[in-house]
Amino acid sequence: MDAARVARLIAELRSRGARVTGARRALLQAMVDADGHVTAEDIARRVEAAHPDVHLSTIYRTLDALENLGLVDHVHLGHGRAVYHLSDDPHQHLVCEQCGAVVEVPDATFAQLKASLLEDYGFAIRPNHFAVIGRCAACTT
Amino acid sequence: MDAARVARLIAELRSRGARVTGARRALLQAMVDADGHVTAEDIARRVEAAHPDVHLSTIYRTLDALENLGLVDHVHLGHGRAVYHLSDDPHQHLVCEQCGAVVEVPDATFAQLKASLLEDYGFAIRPNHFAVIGRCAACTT
DNA sequence: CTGCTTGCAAATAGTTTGCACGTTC
DNA sequence: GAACGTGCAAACTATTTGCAAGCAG
Repeated sequence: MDAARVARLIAELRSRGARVTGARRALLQAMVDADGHVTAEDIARRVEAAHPDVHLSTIYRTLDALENLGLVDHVHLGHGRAVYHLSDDPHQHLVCEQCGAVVEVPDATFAQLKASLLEDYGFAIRPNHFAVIGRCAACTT
Repeated sequence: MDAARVARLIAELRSRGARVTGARRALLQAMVDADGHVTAEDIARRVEAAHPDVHLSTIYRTLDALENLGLVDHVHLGHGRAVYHLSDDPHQHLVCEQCGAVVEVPDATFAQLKASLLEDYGFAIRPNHFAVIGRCAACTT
């Protein structure tokens, strides 16, 4: 489903001069299907279904390429793991340090923080590029 | 300098039933001297000066122990690197994705965000346990 | 055909762990 | 002297890279 979104991403790739390969199609399809934050390994697992011979390193390299083109963003959730998502769906991540749950919240929630950091420190935070650590509702005893 | 702060930390250690060793004294002294965020390796380098035979794994284990006692916090700055700081000086970290500079800002800046996340999502963010990624003033072209 | 992409294997970076020995309380 | 801490080496996890072969444009 949502073949149109995949097609749009592919078209974007091509128009930027990047090559459209089976692996890249499969990866973008996988990300659209996942519709949210996924680790490189999650993606690899999904891609493998349709394209069994795509190597993990290709996933990383492709994600890197897509990120340079601005199609993908990645976020470090702490303890080494990073998650990736398509950049046309901006949101922030709240990570529960207890149960590991990840909650997505709209970018707007951070608008005020963004404004005050810019004003007070000249620091321009990059939306959806960092995770906020804490305790989710279920784990707040 | 600030031997008092070190002494207080040592006393805290002892009163919690943890053992006070040369390595731990040296590590706490190093963190007080550093006065801010430091990586495990930064600490190791400082500790080595006074105590050449302290192993890196001891640094990690000690930091872990101190963290469980609530004396130390650590923050992931992305790309695998974590920084540690004494928890009696709460602050947040802004990391410039361009030049790698780390800016420390007072916790209070995040008070409003904290309140709204708690209200809207029941999510209790943990102060000074995550880094905010963006561009610092110097790198904002 | 030209060079971006990929598969594979091996290398890295940061951190963790098993085990035997040493030290603190 | 019992439990906790430490040194060392080896394991681990996530990610990156060199190289030769493959495929897109």
